This record gives sequence, C-alpha cells and structure tokens, in this order.
Amino acid sequence: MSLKYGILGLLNQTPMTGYNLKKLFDKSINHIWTASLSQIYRELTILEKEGYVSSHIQEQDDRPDKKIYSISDEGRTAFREWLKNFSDTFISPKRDEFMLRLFFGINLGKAEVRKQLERFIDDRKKSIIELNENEKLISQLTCAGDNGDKDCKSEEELYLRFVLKRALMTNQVLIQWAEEYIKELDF
Amino acid sequence: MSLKYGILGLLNQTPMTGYNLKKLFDKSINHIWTASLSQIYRELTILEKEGYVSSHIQEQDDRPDKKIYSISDEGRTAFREWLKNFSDTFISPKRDEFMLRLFFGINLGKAEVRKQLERFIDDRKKSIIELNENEKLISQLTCAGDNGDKDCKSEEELYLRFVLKRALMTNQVLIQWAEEYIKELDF
DNA sequence: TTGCTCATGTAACACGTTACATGATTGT
DNA sequence: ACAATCATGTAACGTGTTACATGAGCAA
Repeated sequence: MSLKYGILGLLNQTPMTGYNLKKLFDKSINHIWTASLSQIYRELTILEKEGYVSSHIQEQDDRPDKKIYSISDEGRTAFREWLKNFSDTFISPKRDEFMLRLFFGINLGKAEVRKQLERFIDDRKKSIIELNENEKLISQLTCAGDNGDKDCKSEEELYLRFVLKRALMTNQVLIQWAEEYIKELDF
Repeated sequence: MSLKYGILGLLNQTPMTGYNLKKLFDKSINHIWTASLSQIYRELTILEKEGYVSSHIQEQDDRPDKKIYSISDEGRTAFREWLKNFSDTFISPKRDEFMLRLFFGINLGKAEVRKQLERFIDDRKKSIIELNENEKLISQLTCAGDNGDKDCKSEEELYLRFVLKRALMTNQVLIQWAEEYIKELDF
C-alpha cells in the first residue's frame, strides 16, 4: 500500500526514471522500506494509469533511452492526503528470518547459536561503518559551497539524518543485545 | 518462504489447531514474524498436501470441532534442514509506514512531526510495559512448581527471553532516538 | 444487547520475489 | 576477459491483506 506513496514522495522532489528511483530508495529509504526494480516499474505503470504520474522519453545515444516520470497534481494531492493521515497504530509487519531461526535455537544447540550471534555482531558493525560514512556524505552534500556554520543544517537534511540515526542506534543496541546473550549461553 | 518453517517449528513442539498456532504466533514470534489467521490456514492446507503435516478432527459439543495438525517425519526433516542453513546475509525486508511518513517530514511541518514522535514514544512505553509482563509470565511458567533457584532457567526459556529482550532493548533505544529528535526539532 | 472468544475457512486482490530477456559502455 | 553500470521491462509464482460467511457460548 505504501510503496505507491514512497514513489510519489520521491517524485514530488524531482522527476526521475524507475532505475533512478530504485537507487534513491537504496540510498535513503532502504532502512524503512525496501523495493525491487521490477516492483517499481510495475508500480509506475499503475500510477500512470491512475493519472498520478506522467512520463516522457528522453533519448540517449550511448545508453538506453530514459523514461522520466513526473508527479501530477492529482498525484501530489494523493501523496499529501496519505502523508497527513497517520494510522493510529504503529504496528508494522515483521519478517526476520535470522531471528526466526534463533528463536528455534533449542533445536540448534548453543555452539551454533553462539556462532551465528557472532556473525550477526560482525554484520552490525559493518553496517554501522557504512551508516557513518553515509552521514558524512549528507553533511558534505547539503553543506557544500559557501555556507556558514549554523545555517548549514537544512530541514531536509534533518529528516535524512533521522532515518540514519535510527538505523545506527538500533544496530548499536543489537550488538549489545547479542553480546549479552553470548555471555548467557556460557552461563 | 519462512512462515512455513515457523509453523513447522511450533508444531515440532506440540500438535495444534490453526487457531492455536495463531495465538502462539502472537505470543511468542510476533516480534519476529507476523502472520494472519487466513495465512496460517492456507499454509496448513499446503503443508498437508506436501506431506509435512497431518491432521485429525477432534469433535466438541459446545464449540466448533477442532482440526488438530501434527508434524510428520518429513516435516521434521525439512524443518531441521531449513533451520541449520542460515543465509549469509541478514537483510530482511522492511515496511515501516510510520517511518516512511516521517521521512517525508519536510512536507508535514515540524509541529506535526513532533506530535507524531510523542505518540510514538507513548506507544513504545506501552509496549515495554507489556513486554515486561510477558517476561514475568515466562519465569512463572517455566519455574512453576518445585524447582530450586539456579536450575530453574531452562534452555527453552532462554530463547523466549532472547526475543523479548531484543524487543525491549530496541523499544528503549527508539524512545531515546525519538526524544533526541524532538529536541533537534526545536533546535 | 453488544461484543469477545472459540473455530473453521474461501475469494479476491495487493504486493513482493525470482527468473528471464536485451545490449552498449566503462572500469579492473 | 569479466564484471559492473546503465536502462528497460514481462511472466510466473509466492506471500500477505481484507472482506466475507457461519455460529454457539459467555461476560459486562
């Protein structure tokens, strides 16, 4: 239901191709909402049928032609309508295959669980490094040029940091959690 | 792909009805994997066709008859096979509608974002209270009767706590995160 | 008398994944 | 030489959600 609005929200900032949307998804919304290319292409054709977006072809010689999508007024209205109507509950579907396996840990044995938790920790640490790099990039991008110090932090930047920070903090706490459990396994 | 194994894993512990599975899902795996009743019923008929589970009817006078599912040897094998084959990556699909809206916060305005963050914090706090109660229940259940102090903590209990603790810790860090951002909104 | 719990399901639809198909350009 | 990037999509399948249908018993 919300992939639609994720796409509209990004097109609301600037017109783009499907391929481009996918890259933006991966860079910004990825910690919140994942989408595959084929999903995006399909959704775009639906959105065009519904009149929420329109497209035009931009020819290129060296690379395949681009199909650039722009949001329509109806699309903008629909997006804003969705945006402000927060649902009462915060429940989101969860599908964490890794945790599902760990939950059945009694069938795995402590040694295996321990090994997997250690792998998990390593992976969280790698994510944290990446996230920190992303954060640096954001500052450079939005603070580029001739800005001073304090005005540099734009509101748009704030919301990007928002998501990154959340991912960072949860990764950190997950490391803590896993370390605690490794200790408990040894009791 | 894993709902299948979630069901098999629970049936591996004890035979159950679909309705019953749903309740167990809600109580234990819910923070990891959500499933609706209709999904479970559908999956059970598929699993029966595949020979991973079998069922028998238990008649009841006052209430609707029960259809009790048991795991078969093939089912057990398939479950164990899945269980030990951890995938290399830890990536799980994410669909967090609340965060998606906040991500587009620039279109919402700071006051609205602030309001929603406060609602979010309240909800996390409620979750934490529930989780703490669940944790108490687990201790009571597994430590019931004539156990001493140290042997009381069974290995099964450990994995239940595992999941609860993770949910607890992430909720706590999310409160911290939201509070930090409320402050930043005021800058 | 309203709504919850118990207990089963079906049908339609929406959404997500995987595999396939094409093909030039650029970097290692 | 090989892989990645750019760029489009379709088709089949698998999974998840929502709405509908049925109906007794029990508690506020």
